[in-house]
Amino acid sequence: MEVSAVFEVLALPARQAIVERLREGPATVGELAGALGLSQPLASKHLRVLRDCGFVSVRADAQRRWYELRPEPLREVDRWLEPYRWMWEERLDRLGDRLDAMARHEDEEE
Amino acid sequence: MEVSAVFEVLALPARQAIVERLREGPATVGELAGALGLSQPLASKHLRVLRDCGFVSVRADAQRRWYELRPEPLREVDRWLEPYRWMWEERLDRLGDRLDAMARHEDEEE
DNA sequence: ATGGTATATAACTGAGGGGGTATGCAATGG
DNA sequence: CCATTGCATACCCCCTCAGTTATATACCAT
Repeated sequence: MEVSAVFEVLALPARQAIVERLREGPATVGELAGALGLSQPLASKHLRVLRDCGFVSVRADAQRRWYELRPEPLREVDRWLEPYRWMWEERLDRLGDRLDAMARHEDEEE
Repeated sequence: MEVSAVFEVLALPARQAIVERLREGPATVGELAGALGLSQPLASKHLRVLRDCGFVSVRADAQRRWYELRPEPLREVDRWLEPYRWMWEERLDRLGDRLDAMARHEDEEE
């Protein structure tokens, strides 16, 4: 799974909200739609995208569909982030490398 | 800065590639366009978006514009990810909380 | 059977944005 | 000065995709 696809999924606030809501535990389509102010078809469509990207798994219970968050896509983001962490994490080694970077950061943004 | 805006920026492979390229150090528009196979106007447009989101800062040097990667937006992603890390990080505490989650994960995806 | 509930999907529409081409503009080097 | 380089922006087209409405399907209750 391409990490840019993961970013694309999270780029929409609605889908991001679904992911955040599912952190509390599994939920049905109706619950998600109600909690987030989405129409039922729209919630289903977003969940379809999330499902295709591995963000959620589904479990059938009568007519209900219980959606549950899965770790893998977010873990991919975490891995993708790894080579950038030196930029903000304080570490005693590599300190020298950061000094000139800090010097360049003296002029702030617009 | 909204984190979904950060995700939206990274959703495009071209912009993600620019970010990855800038990890090696500052670069000019022409260098980025050449290295990534983008037209110059397109590179400028993407860099404009990256700039508006705080991903990069610019430094003028004659006609050249040196773009440099800034940590803040990626750091925001890192922070956003924090409450999800328990899902894949192995920790001796909280182990009990994860057992039922593992049990639910026994049925695999499609 | 029948009506109601829960969800998925199809068809449609509108807007946003990526990408191209053309142009403007500043700074440089003869 | 004048041509060139480096970059930004304006304008345009087109395609994708979010969101709506309507419908199909499956399951439950009585």
